[in-house]
Amino acid sequence: MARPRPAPRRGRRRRGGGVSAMKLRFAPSPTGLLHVGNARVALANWLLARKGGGAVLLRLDDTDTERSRAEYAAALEEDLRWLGLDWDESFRQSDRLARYAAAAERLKASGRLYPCLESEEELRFKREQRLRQGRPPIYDRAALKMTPEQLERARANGKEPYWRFKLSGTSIEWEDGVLGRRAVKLPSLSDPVLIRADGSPLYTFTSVVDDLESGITHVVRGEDHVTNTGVQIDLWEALGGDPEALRFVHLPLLLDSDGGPLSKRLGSLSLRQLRRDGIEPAALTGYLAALGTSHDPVPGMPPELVERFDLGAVSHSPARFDVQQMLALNRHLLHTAEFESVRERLPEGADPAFWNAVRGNLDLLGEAKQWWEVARGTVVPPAQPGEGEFLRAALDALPPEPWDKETWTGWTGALKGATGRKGKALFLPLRLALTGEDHGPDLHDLLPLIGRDRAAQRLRMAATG
RNA sequence: GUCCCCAUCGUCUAGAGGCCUAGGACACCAGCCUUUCACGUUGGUAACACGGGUUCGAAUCCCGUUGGGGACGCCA
Repeated sequence: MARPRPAPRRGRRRRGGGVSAMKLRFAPSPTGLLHVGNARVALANWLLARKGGGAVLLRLDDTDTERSRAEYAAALEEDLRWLGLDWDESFRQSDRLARYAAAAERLKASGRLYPCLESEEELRFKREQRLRQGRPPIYDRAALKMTPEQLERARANGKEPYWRFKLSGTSIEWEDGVLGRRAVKLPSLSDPVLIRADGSPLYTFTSVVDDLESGITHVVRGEDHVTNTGVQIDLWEALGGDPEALRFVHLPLLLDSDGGPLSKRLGSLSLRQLRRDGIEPAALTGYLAALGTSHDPVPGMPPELVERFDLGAVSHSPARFDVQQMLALNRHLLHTAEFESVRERLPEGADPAFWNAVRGNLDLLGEAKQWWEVARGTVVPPAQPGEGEFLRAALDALPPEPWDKETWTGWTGALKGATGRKGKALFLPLRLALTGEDHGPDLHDLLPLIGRDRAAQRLRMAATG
């Protein structure tokens, strides 16, 4: 049943004679916040486009009038920018209704778009009936047998039809950029509804019209769209599109960390939430670009990831989005981050000395604030029963300023000689009194930042607490 | 229910019949460094889902089972 298709050509020629440039699109629907799943698709589109020297189109698929919201559209763009993605062109589908209507007329003229009157309840009943019989729940094309008289009568009664696309009945094959040779048998699918009774177009239709009219060369999306691809290629050809002009790339879906569908975790994995949690965008993009591939993840903003990105390295099986792994990347990123790259997000007054002292102890950049309090603010040390005498001795042994990296060594060395303490017994009470924490940055670096006044005050407080 | 896809360490994966006593990265554990924790560094533990074939030889090929994911919308 496979229909003959010429072998793919290397590049398409356009008027002017040059090889046509790549053009990719990211087409989210503004019905919710962007999450790691569609962020990955957006990133893959962007990376591929930039790698091929092509253009990126941001298309808002807002034909679902029930659920689409302007606030989400704005949030989407903001989140994409946070990720470091940009685009060369953008439009929303609700602005192109006339184009879809024109395309629909062409389809009607060629007999590929036919009116239907069955109600949603009727369709649901038929679907369930077929399911009970163990047959695929596809539409029976009953409306194709409707006479013009029946349609007229319905219209006279105020009932408008909705419109289905008549699938060609072949098997559609394509060479997928990730999955390889794939095929969809059209006879096992329902003729898709393209136009609602109120005249509004549906996704399957608008997407193909737009891909065609905006000159898209590569469609990169999640594997949940493979069946759609069969339908869309059929539609593409019915609208006069050259099937060789469009390449499809389907990325295996992301699973949650337990291996279940990502959908139930979408709230906590929205870009909004991750940003609020203090994740560095470069950790997320670096993770997303490597997840499900044979490449080791390296933190980086999109431009830094372009060269390395390679569809050939993408696996065919679904991958788990592991927050712990993303966090590990975030940590490594922070540990080697230069002061200048984080400067404006650090507490007012923070300098390179402070940053270099604490960065190795951060999981999230926001934690720097806590160490800034330790260095320059107020710390209430916890009570250390039985350590009063030792802490008083420490206070008395505190050397005069100026302090530097060696101050800690000199001070604790003197204390060691005076008290006979060493190791943990020597250091832990001091760390606790000075920072309020039992772990943290090297005190060689931290102590000079705290300074004698604060150190003395904390030791005094800890000794009496 | 029907159809499609997938299956190697905890996680992401290398592996395209002998180069595999299965390699790497992250995580984890340990040693070292540091007179403390962390940082850093070095090393280690850890996997071919199961059952049948094919073959001199299978993680690799075939079939089945199991498990997971997806599709089957007047959603996208």
